[in-house]
Amino acid sequence: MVTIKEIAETVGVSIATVSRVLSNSSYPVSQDTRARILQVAQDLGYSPNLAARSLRTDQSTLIGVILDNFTSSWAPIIIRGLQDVFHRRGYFSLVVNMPWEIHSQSDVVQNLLGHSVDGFVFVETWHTVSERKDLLNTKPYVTVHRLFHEPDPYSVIPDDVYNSSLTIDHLTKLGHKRIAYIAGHEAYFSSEERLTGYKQSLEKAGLSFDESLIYRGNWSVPSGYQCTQELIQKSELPTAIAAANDQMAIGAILAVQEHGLRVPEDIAIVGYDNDEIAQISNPTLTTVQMPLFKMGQIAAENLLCQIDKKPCETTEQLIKGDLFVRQSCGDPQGKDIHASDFMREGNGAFVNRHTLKEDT
Amino acid sequence: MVTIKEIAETVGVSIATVSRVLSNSSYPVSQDTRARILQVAQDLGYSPNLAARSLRTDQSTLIGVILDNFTSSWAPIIIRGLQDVFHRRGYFSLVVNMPWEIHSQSDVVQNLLGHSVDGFVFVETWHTVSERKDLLNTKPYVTVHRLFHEPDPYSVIPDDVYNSSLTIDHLTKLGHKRIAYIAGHEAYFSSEERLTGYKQSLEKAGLSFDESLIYRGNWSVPSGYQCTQELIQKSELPTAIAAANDQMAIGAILAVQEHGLRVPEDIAIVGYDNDEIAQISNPTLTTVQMPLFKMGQIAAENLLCQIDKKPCETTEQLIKGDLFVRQSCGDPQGKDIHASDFMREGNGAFVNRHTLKEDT
DNA sequence: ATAATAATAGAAAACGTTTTCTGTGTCAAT
DNA sequence: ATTGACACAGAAAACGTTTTCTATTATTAT
Repeated sequence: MVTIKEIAETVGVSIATVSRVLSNSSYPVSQDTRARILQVAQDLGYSPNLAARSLRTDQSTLIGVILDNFTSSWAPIIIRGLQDVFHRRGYFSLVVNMPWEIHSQSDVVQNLLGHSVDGFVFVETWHTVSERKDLLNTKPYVTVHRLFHEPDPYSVIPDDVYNSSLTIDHLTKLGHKRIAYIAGHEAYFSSEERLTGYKQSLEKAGLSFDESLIYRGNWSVPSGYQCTQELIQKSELPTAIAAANDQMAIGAILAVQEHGLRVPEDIAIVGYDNDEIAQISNPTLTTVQMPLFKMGQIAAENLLCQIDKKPCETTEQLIKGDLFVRQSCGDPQGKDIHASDFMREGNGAFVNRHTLKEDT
Repeated sequence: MVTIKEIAETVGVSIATVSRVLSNSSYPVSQDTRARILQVAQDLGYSPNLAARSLRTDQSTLIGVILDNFTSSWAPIIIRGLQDVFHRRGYFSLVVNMPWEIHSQSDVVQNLLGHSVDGFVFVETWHTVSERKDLLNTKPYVTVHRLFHEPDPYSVIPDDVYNSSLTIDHLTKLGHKRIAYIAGHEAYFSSEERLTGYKQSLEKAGLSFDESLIYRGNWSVPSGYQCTQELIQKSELPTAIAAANDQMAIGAILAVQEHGLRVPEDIAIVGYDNDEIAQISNPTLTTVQMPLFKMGQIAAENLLCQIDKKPCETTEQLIKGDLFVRQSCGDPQGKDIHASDFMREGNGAFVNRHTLKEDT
């Protein structure tokens, strides 16, 4: 590896001047020598030893990213959003999976601090604010899609209330008056928010809230299936079922179809997340998508803002999502559609994880 | 941050001795002082400044991980496997998404080298061997699940031939004699390997290979759907369809069902990958799973082996997968099963990305 | 003309480690 | 008794930067 010393020798100048040019400090260096140094650095293929720089400046251009579950369908997209900003600004991220079970263990974070990371991002984690503060030891941080109930000033979260009501509004506009709701696990912050969105939409539509139409799943397909089984056993059927995520909505579809009922003709169904399965299920699923990539970007901007000690957003940022209308609620125009219509549109309309568009 | 100097002062000893103890060098230090230093380090909450260590030793305990697509369904699992080993050995990884389009740009790698990473992992990338060597500048590397045709000595890849024939063998054992095959995109190494597995299985079962039963998709659901449409239009129907991945298998199911045919009664279908959808589709999909987590682990072991300059595997390592028998080929015992049976088994049997078991 | 300031650049210190070099004192072997 | 080996420990150099301090020259303001 070529060092500034070598450059200094070839140019015939002190290492101080080379450093001043290459680390583009504000210190005045003559146009002539600046140009010569830049040229030689280029020729020799110089790239700075970041360990040395870090040692001297106590800045590493490294960010610690801590995840609850790397293999969730959201986390990778959020990370892409984060890295989109980080890489553009010359930062790399140390991504560490740190699931619920080991949240108490702080040695990982200790180790990250040893690498003198400049800040932290918590993605979908369960940490409490004080736990984070303890761990981080005054290093700036930001959270994305926090799962816990406790609010956090530096947090970027989906506007679950709004997003949820997007789906319910869609149903009420189609004339549904009796809408069952399969909520997520109550330990999750998002569950309660989405339920609130449901309630608000009902109120907006002048419908009364009926506790007996609320079921509790645990996000999984089987739990959606089981809730729907219970629901069907009861006396009066709803005309629509909204689920707090796509997985449970899929479970609901399977249960409904098993009883010889049709989706959407007999019962309409909406989900939440726009997971890949929403495009593959039969019928395809109307759902709402959180702008995960954008959330990552915003979080990264905020963190870098803190690191640069510039004035920046210090309140939770709620990000709105978009409704994806597919087949599971019927066509708003009353047109009859089939699962295969979707396929016929060709690849363009079909987005999977392999062809993910991120800048939406 | 507390330094070895502070420890040295409190203990009343030179920084050299402290260093020798804390970096557990083989240099002799008396039991007494060793214990005292360890104690004080513990009390003060010492954690080494890794930038300084890196500067001195030219080892960073950092690994560069370069991915083609972070948001694929495999990559995160592979990364978990890698990190499982890395973290245990005190290494962190700088994970960088570097898709096909920017493969020529080497500034990212330059930057990683600036961080003096100790080695590289390429996950699902398209780089040629010489491209990698150029980029890396003698740093050790290993590839996991390479997508390109060119072989690479330090590579951990699924045994696609074997895995593919697992699915075809399953079909032939069930008595199928006319099996159509939807291959993947030919640019991918895996496509040809899986096709080879198909051919080998036919031969094993004494069936002749029929070129007209081979279709080419591009891994997507719609492409599987379209291939199957073509296939159905032709004169004689096959009794089974095997697809080179689950997505295309799902497309096949949709197309078959659209024509009023039943899966598996009229046409059996198998996939490849054991994606999450394989459990959710109706019928659920018989498929084969690559041990991605394990592949990551093996790759990490190999890389650390190279870094430690110990003798290690220098040929491609082929990893075998496992068959997951579900509903889409019918039950081998002739029992009749329904989509909902699967749900009734409860959550235990159902594994999604949220409840992923990694040590399989 | 002179003092004050600005532009420019080198010397050297500093960041926190590891490791070489140099020294002690102890012990066993001659 | 002297040598050699060994266990132990401190001093100091080194890693590649950035930055403070100091010095020289050129420019400007009086």
